[in-house]
Amino acid sequence: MVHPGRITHNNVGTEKDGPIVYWMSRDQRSSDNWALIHSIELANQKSTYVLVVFCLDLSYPSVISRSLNFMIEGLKEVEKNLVSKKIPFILLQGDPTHQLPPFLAHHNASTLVTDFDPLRIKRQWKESISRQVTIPVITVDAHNIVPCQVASTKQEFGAYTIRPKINKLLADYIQDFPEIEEQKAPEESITKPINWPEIPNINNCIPSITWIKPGEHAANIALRYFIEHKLEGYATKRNLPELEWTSNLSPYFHFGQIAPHRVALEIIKANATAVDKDAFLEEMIVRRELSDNYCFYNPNYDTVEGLPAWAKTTLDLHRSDEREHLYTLDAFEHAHTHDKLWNAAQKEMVHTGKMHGYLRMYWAKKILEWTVSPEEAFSIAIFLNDKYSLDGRDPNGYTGIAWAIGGLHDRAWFERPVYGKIRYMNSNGAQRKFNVEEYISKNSF
DNA sequence: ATCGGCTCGCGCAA
DNA sequence: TGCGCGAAGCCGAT
Repeated sequence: MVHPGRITHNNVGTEKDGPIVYWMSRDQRSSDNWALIHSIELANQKSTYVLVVFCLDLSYPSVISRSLNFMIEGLKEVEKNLVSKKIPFILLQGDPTHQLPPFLAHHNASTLVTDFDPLRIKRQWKESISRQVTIPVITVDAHNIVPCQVASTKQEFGAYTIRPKINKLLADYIQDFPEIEEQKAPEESITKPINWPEIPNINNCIPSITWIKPGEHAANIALRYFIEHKLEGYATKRNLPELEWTSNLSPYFHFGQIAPHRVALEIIKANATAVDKDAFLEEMIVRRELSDNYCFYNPNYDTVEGLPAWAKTTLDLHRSDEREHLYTLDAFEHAHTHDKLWNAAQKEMVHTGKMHGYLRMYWAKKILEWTVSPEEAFSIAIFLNDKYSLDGRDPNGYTGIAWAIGGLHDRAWFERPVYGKIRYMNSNGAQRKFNVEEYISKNSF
């Protein structure tokens, strides 16, 4: 049974006689999905069936072909897997707030179930739809192991304040997933295969990506590969960007093609030292869930406005400091700065759709250093990350940028020009920590 | 190579 | 009210 703590009732509604509709949004997978599992539970209770719907909005902010292809290829697999379980899967196209209410009415839907997402647009969609319908609307947190609103009821100050709260509840929530059994949807509800839209290649200057395959199956292969080859030694080697000793699971997490919950279960079972497992689980659970906490409880998660007071004050005091270098968005985007390491990080992102964690910090902090204002730095960093990273438009990205540029979840440090008391980083630090030359040559596209 | 200082504020102990 | 310590560092002294 799905833990009741995962479930939030968005409105008081009256059930109708039709199917339970699961509006799949953030968690785009057929297995290990608490929102789908709960939908099936509800359907069984009411002797009806589950209908899964995905709403594809091609006008979604900063949609690009790179991310869209990754998502749609994953959804094609979801379609195949759901249909094999006799669960109908339907694709709607357009703004969900316009598409879903008539769809629910047409099917005489009993209840609308959806997955949890802390981002603004998703919450606006859900609120608008809840206002338009009279049936119950239910949110299931299928993305976090300890549900966001259970882990904490407020914005947390740092990893150290949320960590004990999550750890205390982890044992309650980290249960095994049930297998999904074949369902008994009426024959006519299993419609003909979806005619997936061709994605217009509007950004054909963006290199396509071949090193990572989309979808649930590929995600599980990537997980197996990580456990077998890179978990041992992860605690130290993850910090050496030239080794590429990372899990590469982030795009799958972003599109919900694998559940962090599943990954945690497999890592715990894996044969590796506690130090390595703990290092990975700390990142995947505590820091990832801290990102959801920030975006959920701070409506200004993607601007300077959301930053802690001390950080805004110190950035303000240094507004008119002289900048040694100033670059436009165009110069950043084309990796035309004086700094080879920065350019390499930018090229890594443009050409591969990812950037190593250490360099994400360095990259964002230098944008702060080389732009006229923290506001501009924030918007450039978010724009580039959302455009090029396969895991862009994710709470992790917004929170990471707020950490680097705005001291979020961090402490004040020695005061210096432009940064004020925001933690400073420079390439000397990188030189001390890893093989900078090798990283640069690996990313000299 | 290693250590302490830099600096702010939360959360807990007292 | 005091105190320990924190999402990833830097720098200079030893």
